[in-house]
Amino acid sequence: MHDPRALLDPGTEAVRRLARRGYTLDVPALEELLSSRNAGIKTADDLRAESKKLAAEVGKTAKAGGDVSALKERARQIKDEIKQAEEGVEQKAADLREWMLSIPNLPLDSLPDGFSDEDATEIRTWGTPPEFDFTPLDHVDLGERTGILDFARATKLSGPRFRVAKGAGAALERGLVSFFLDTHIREHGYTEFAVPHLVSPTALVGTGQLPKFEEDLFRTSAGSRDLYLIPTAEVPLTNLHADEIVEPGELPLAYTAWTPCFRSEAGSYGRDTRGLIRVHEFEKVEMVRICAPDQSQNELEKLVGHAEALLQKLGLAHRVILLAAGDTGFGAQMTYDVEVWLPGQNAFREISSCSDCGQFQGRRANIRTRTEDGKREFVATLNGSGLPIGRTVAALLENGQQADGSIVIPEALAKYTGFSTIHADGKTD
RNA sequence: GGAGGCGUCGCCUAGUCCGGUCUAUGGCGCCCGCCUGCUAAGCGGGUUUGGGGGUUAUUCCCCAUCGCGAGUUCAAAUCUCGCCGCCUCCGCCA
Repeated sequence: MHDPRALLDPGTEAVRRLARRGYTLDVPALEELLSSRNAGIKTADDLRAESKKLAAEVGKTAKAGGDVSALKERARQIKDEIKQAEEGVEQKAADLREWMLSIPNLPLDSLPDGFSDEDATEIRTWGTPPEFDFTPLDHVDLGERTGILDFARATKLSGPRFRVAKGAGAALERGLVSFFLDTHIREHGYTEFAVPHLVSPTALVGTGQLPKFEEDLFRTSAGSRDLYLIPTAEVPLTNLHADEIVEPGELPLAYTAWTPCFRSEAGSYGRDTRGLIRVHEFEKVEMVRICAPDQSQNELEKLVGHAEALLQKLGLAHRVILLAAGDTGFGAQMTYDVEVWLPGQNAFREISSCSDCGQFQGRRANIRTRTEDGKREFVATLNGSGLPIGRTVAALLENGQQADGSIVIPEALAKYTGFSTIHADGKTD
């Protein structure tokens, strides 16, 4: 969310910057709304001041035995006027808030122009895609042939876009979770959390999924409660400090959590319908960093480095791209995507998205810290996948496949799975 | 789900029965100053948060805020109703 005054400050260049992501800011309308709201506040405040004076006068006069009926009559009139003024202010304040909540974050000027992933800038690549002297299969064929993935039965249970993993497939998922968490905790300095997977609408407003993107979420209701399944652990992790002031000495905070993620995938009919790439429910280890606003760019570099480190330990070729201004997510001011090489698709595919949200979420969730001179300011927040389990399984299967139908598991992970080869029949050793 | 208790400006706390003198008491902590070889103690002052207005050098004025919301009243921390959270006990449950 933005501070309306900051948006109207010419120095912010909000109109130009929002235009880069296709958002047109109506400055005159915003000026009008803000100033009429403020005028309403002044009117109501002044009336209340008068009302308080009258009440005190009534008390005094009554004590002295005077006649208070005229004073009371005037006080009742003011009360009506206050009510009227307040109703106007409330309406305008609600309109203003709704508007502010719907405006995306300002992209940084360092981002490339454009609106699609084709406009992204490639930052660096790591590793070499494996060469095969046979036609590599994709992870769906590999998983079904070895019997470690079962999409047909997942559909029987829950419909399309779910997965069942069996035997080595399930063990692979569990091993990856431990491997990712251990690396972040022991080598990257993160604190592990276990968090609720159902959260309140308020939490989702805090991180920006609501009110605009409700159709992407799974909503639950039980009794009078209204809870949503989390689309990412970013939501509970970031909101841990909602309505708090985090002392500067505690920053930066580095949090990680392993959770399921639930996404309705509305509007993606026909895209990645096969396999693990786009499903309604997947496991993910998420990283969240919270820092002073002037540190967010440094922190973003660390964050993306932590995601890359996992792929490097697994020996998976990947590249880092800087998303174009118009392709960057609603809450982010800058996003690096890490893309892993998928031989089955003969392409790099997104496996991690690392975003610097600046103070955008901090303001929405009311997470603050203090400046050197003790003033309160909103923190900056960052989040990145580190990493999603399903997409990593897909990458491991496709990159590790051998001519004999077996799959070789990287050494770093074998310590966690207890096997280093999945044979064509699904057995391991 | 049922019964009871509690919720006050960082922490603790007075005030709530009986509405106006609450501009919310006191202590602790913290900040500034005085005193002082130094430190402590002592003394004096300050210390909720959010918003609006005027000035823009500072500063000043106003409004809201006693868990949240509604109501009664000229006037609510105080009375009424609803809700939320926490604690204790009971029921149910993995």
